[in-house]
Amino acid sequence: MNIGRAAKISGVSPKMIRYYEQTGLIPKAARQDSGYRDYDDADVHRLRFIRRARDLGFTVEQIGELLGLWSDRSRASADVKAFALGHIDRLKKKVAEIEAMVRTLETLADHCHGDDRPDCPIIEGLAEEGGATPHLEPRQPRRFGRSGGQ
Amino acid sequence: MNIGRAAKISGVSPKMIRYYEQTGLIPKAARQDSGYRDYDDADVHRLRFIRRARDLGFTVEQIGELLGLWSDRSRASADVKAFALGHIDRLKKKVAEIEAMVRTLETLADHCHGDDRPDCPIIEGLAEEGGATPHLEPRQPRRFGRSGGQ
DNA sequence: GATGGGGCTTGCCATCGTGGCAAGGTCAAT
DNA sequence: ATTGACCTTGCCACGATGGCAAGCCCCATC
Repeated sequence: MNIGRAAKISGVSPKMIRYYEQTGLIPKAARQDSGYRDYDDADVHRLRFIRRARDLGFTVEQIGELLGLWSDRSRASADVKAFALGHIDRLKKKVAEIEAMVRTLETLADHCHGDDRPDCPIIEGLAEEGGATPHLEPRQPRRFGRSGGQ
Repeated sequence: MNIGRAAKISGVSPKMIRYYEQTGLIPKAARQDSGYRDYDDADVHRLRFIRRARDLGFTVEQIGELLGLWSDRSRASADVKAFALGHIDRLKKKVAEIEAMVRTLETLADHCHGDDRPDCPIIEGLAEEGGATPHLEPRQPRRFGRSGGQ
């Protein structure tokens, strides 16, 4: 089967299929007489695996490890679970980071009257001389630990 | 003041300062006789503004707009607020996406016994023939709006 | 059989924000 | 004067993806 067909039914674009091949994530595809790449159901199956892993936020490198775990009939389910749990942790950390941004922005926005006058605590919050960002109270007196950017 | 000093007190690396100059986010720096870039307090102030905006997840392009809003003495605070609110929306959307991934992964992980045997619902969830990913029940029968992952 | 259109091939460029390295000039202290 | 830290420019890299171009292949329709 052609790459376009494999792409359509796996949900991975032809461009990405070639990229995955090039970077060694998947083995070099078989070739038809024409030189076209040739895929069978097993290839498509693997591509769909990759697609779903991408949708869950795994990097291509991590997917390489997942593919290893997938094909390793002797590995323990605990190994897979540990890998998944680690990824969940990373995702949650990212969520926490973004939520901290949201809280800061909401605090700033709450203090901005949003009318046609120019003075604006949002811009001032970004421009001010002080430390991290806001020394304004959050909308609810809920305290949050702005620990450290990077 | 040299770029290194400006970098240290603004929190923006020399590399990034040059990049911002190159892409037009900030004007071309003045030069000392030596050819070294020369920064004054106003430049550093602007850099710190940029740094804080980056920390809040704005893209460089958006920061360009923010700088415009900052220096535009006649714009309405409502304009700034609308901009901030739009950004908050984008951030929240991203949070929702990641949280959907986390939920899926947690569901999968909950069904994995995590012992030394090889069979593992996590890998199977990625590998299976079916649709999006899990047709397993989430840990608690808490319903969540799986709106759009793509 | 020829022609056209769509799919395939490779290769290169761009994104976005950041880091690294290299070859050379500058500055300040010893 | 030498040394070491800093600065300059320019290029390459990442990660994952998209786009474009030149050229070949395949199939259907005339």
